[in-house]
Amino acid sequence: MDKNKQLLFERQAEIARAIAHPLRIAILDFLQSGDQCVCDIAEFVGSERSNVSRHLAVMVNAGLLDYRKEGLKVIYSLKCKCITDFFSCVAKVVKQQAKENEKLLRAL
Amino acid sequence: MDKNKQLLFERQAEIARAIAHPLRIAILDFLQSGDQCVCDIAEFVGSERSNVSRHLAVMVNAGLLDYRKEGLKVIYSLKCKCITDFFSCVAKVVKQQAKENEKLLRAL
DNA sequence: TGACTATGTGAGTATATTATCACATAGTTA
DNA sequence: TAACTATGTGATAATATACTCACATAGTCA
Repeated sequence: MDKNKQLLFERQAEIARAIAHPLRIAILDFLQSGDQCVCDIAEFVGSERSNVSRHLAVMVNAGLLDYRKEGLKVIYSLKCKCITDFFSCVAKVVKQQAKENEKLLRAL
Repeated sequence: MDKNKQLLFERQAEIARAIAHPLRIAILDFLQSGDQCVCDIAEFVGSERSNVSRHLAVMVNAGLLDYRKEGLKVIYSLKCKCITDFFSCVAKVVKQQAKENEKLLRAL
């Protein structure tokens, strides 16, 4: 396999990994409605601030989020609106499976 | 946070996790060009068959792949073409970062 | 039937990820 | 300056993931 492609795959995996956590997905979902500080994010997702802070760092490192300081607060924002593409893809998979499960249930 | 939403986020994370590995991304990329047996996939990605077999199982469980038996071989296929949506999202993030790095390099 | 091929799986080890607690830092405000 | 607030980070333990090897299974074909 192509060396360059391999590098690209690793980078893509890094981004996917940064998305692949329920809490982080909740955060991404929340941020689609507007920029937010750690405090509000933590309250929204119902987890410790220190934990949320770490999850935010993961997404910043992966290039998914931006942040800016405003006084005491640190405001996080989506760096790329294309995150919705990802969710639409995942939504399709989820829907497809829901249909299959429905069929299964009916067959019982 | 809504209990139903939380369930959805967990399901979404499961799907993202199933994508989030360089080898699995290589496999998804390969399968976009057509269905393939484990043997050929393993050769393409350059990894042990047993390992590839496990990675395939992960993606089948997440609902990303389908498989069918043909004689001795097991043929895997993409279950949802929408996987391209995901890659287009990731591509945008990667491009954006590449641009930023370029700027940084120029600034040196 | 017996040798062969493609695939899957158990066990073990190595590594990565996550959550939590305590504490450090930096900006704010009285 | 001192108390306060929002955030980030080190250390730890619990858990999940990945890879390898050996072996099991199932279909094929002479």
